[in-house]
Amino acid sequence: MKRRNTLSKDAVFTLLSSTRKAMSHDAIEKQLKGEVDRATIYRILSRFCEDEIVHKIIADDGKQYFAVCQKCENMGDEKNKMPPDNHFHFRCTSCQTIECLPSLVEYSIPKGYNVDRLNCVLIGICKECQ
Amino acid sequence: MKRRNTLSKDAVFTLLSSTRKAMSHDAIEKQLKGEVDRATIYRILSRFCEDEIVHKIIADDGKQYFAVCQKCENMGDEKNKMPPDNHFHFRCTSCQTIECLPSLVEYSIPKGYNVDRLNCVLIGICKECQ
DNA sequence: ATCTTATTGCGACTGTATCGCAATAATAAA
DNA sequence: TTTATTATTGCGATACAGTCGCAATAAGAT
Repeated sequence: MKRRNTLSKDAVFTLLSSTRKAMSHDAIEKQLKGEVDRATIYRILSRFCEDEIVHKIIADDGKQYFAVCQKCENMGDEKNKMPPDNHFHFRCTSCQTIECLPSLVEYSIPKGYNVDRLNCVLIGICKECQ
Repeated sequence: MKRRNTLSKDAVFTLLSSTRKAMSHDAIEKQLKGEVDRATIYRILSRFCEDEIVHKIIADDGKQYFAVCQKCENMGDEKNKMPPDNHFHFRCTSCQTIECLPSLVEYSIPKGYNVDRLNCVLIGICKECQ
């Protein structure tokens, strides 16, 4: 399954790259002015996730948000049992944005449990909206 | 808006109390054998959340899960700026359950941000499913 | 230039959750 | 105990996020 380069794909990636924030599907669609089909955007985003170019956050509104995370060189680490995308995300209830925070999620877990991945969101008001 | 005691309300609460796990709406409905209407269950759960009797977790599948958390005496603490429900949750991808973990979420956050609440889920395989 | 097949656009569809409204029933008042 | 008030329920309709099937399109290989 080799990937092909398309205008739509470029448009989505450029848009996501232009911000530190994670964007929801409908935000992306709006920004793209309806030039790309709904379903297509979903599929492009899925492929990006498969290829680990972007990562997906599920916010406390139950919606998916997508981000090109700059700091994700520290992605997954099998050896140290570090799941990928292991940092906090912050959702601002005022400006409706989600961003990746620098701080890593640290946790202790009862014996016998195995953590594959995590989805941690802090919710509140961001710096700009205070 | 005074609350009234009803059979449906009792049934939902008893069910939720009978387990340490968080239950999804459809799991609750199934357990209740369709004796309580879908919409009613949602409304009962909303009221429980309002009254802070149960808390709601949004899992990484985007669905709402509800739990009567035993350890939630350490709920919110305005003074110490501790948001409510500040512990990790664990979702087992094998047995499809969510449970509250004892470990509290600790985080550091850039200056200027204010955290009101949080939604932190670890995903993996639980003790029983290894 | 032609072929292969990944990608797109459209519509239909699924599933979670919410809402309006009339009927019901839990509590308060008489 | 009876009546009045209104929280709660059940039903259907609705909203919305996300997915899927399929034929048409177009990127990249031959």
